[in-house]
Amino acid sequence: MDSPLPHLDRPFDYLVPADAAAAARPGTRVKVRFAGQLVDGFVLERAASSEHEGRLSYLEKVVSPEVVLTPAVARLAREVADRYAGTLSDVLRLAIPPRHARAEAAEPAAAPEPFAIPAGALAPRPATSPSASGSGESSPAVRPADGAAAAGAGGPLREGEAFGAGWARYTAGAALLRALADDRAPRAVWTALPGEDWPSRLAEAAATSLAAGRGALVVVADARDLDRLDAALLRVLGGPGHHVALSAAIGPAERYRRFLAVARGTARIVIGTRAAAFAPVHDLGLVAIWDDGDDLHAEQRAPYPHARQVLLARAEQERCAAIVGGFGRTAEAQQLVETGWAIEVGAARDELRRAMPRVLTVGEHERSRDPQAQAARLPTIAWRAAREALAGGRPVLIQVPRRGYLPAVACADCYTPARCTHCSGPLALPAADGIPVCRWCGRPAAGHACPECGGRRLRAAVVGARRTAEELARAFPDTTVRTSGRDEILTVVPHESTLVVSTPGAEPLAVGGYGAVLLLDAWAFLTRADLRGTEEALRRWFAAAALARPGAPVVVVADGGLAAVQALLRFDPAWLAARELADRRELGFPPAARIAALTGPPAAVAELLSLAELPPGAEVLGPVPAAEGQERMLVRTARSAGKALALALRAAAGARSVRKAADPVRIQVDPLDLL
DNA sequence: TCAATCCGTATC
DNA sequence: ATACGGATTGAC
Repeated sequence: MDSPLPHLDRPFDYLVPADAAAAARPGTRVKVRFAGQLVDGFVLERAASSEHEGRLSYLEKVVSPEVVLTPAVARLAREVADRYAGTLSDVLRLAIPPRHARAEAAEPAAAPEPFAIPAGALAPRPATSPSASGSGESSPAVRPADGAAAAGAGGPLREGEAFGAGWARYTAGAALLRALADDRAPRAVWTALPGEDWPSRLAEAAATSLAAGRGALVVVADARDLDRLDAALLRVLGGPGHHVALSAAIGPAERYRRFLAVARGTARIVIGTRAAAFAPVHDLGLVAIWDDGDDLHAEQRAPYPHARQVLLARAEQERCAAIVGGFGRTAEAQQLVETGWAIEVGAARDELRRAMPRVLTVGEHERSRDPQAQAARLPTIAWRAAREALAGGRPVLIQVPRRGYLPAVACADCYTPARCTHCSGPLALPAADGIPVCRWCGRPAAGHACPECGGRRLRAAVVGARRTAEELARAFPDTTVRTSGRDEILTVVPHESTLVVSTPGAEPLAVGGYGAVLLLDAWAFLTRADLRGTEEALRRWFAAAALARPGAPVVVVADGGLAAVQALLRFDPAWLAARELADRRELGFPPAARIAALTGPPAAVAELLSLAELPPGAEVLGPVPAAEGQERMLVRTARSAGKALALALRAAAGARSVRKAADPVRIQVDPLDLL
């Protein structure tokens, strides 16, 4: 039943009138009378009898005979609600788009021709066939290093390359496809090679699942990635009909139309942004997520589930394959590897050497003596790398942080993050020339002096893409300078002598790869206030560096001793992820521990906590001031107690709602913006 | 002793 | 939300 009230978050029994007996199938939308009101709901189950003591009402009406909530999705939504201390109805609002009657009435699309993989495309089945992971919850079905990896050709892939050849460049890559083809539910954390045409790889994985008679579901972070994946699927599948793309951007009618094609089983492959993780794909064989470190994968509406977690829960429940892929690697993905839940699919070392760009670091203070380089605020090495690439007729990518992107303030001289002397919280500059203020305790820090160098000046804002472009235009007078950012995102730039200034995530592809990539103002990423700063910096650098042609210089303007810079130099995201996960274990942060953030008026948060029967060992931290009149408390438990923590918090929220407590408390489990 | 009111609880 | 029952309170 569709009620957001936590204490009503359970099924209710109704009688089915004879004339609705056929239409009221499990998964259909219905209207029922509840406490006198007409409310919406879904049929979860049909039964011959009821446990309910009192008198049952009849359901009022079957809104539509379409089955929009499959048993698999109902079970998934229940688990997601339980994990995130939310209600089933909140999750179903994310999972099922609003009905659009006209879309239901329209003629359904014809089922496409069956899809088959080109003969001989897959590596032969290994002699010792690994057993299916049907029952073994933690035994990955793919064995690494089956020898096929070395067979792949080096360098970026060309269009029209043989199906599956791209995967052969990875350890266990060919075995992964083979296991998909054999319906053995493999689970992989995939670290893509620089320059990888990842949409084609994921399209091949999905197509392999389809050829094995199973559906597939791939989630990406934004519309641009979705477009690329859509194009790759069209190419690999040889036409439309097998797949649909689901995203909020397509409008309610079209969104529901495509959703119906999935719910009816016409489209067996779904690609989409985060809400698509709940799509009712028939007989799901594969779930995949690309770039799981992107913030956009975290849902913004209660109960704030993360697409990665939704898909992993699905992989367990529906016993299907899973791929967590990216150029970087999150601590969460690393945990999947370290616990043995998934295997690593990464580049063989010599494949990586062939594909990787040449990474150079240069310290921030190392200023150029060349007046033109100085005008562009570029160290000599960076300036020279750009000039040489341009002279060779190749585009150069310059990544700069987004304007206004700077949660933390740093020393203008040595870039040490400025911290509050009282509570060590990060300082902020409310006005351009104002007095810095602590973001945690609110104390002003009038006489701030850097603990490292004694400097008194603070650096607050990064130079935006536009001004960087202007400065570069002066330093390279005869070169075209183009920008790609929030307002105007370029998709692809031609193979010609051009400077491309881009903010993270907006980097255009370059035909043939960039001749050089410069990562400027790297300090701004690394001083980010939350615990994912390092991981995030590397994720963005990898995304940009991956667009360089093999062997091309990638210059990062940052101290070479930093862990993130080290990882970039070695092009080894797994190394950084392992370090990061170890740190989080030490500090008791997710994903090593589980943390719930409770935000609301102080009295409401205190009431919720007093009502909650927290699992043993739970640690309560805070309060920390949040928005106007609000504060935030954190509750930390061991990962194993995470479920108990979420259930306790939901029960407490239920106890509050039943008392009609006015002030709501926001409950977020493992939020991205901790600290 | 009865009615008005408050509070907690269930809502199929 | 809203309706209901049981307990509580206040006036005759």
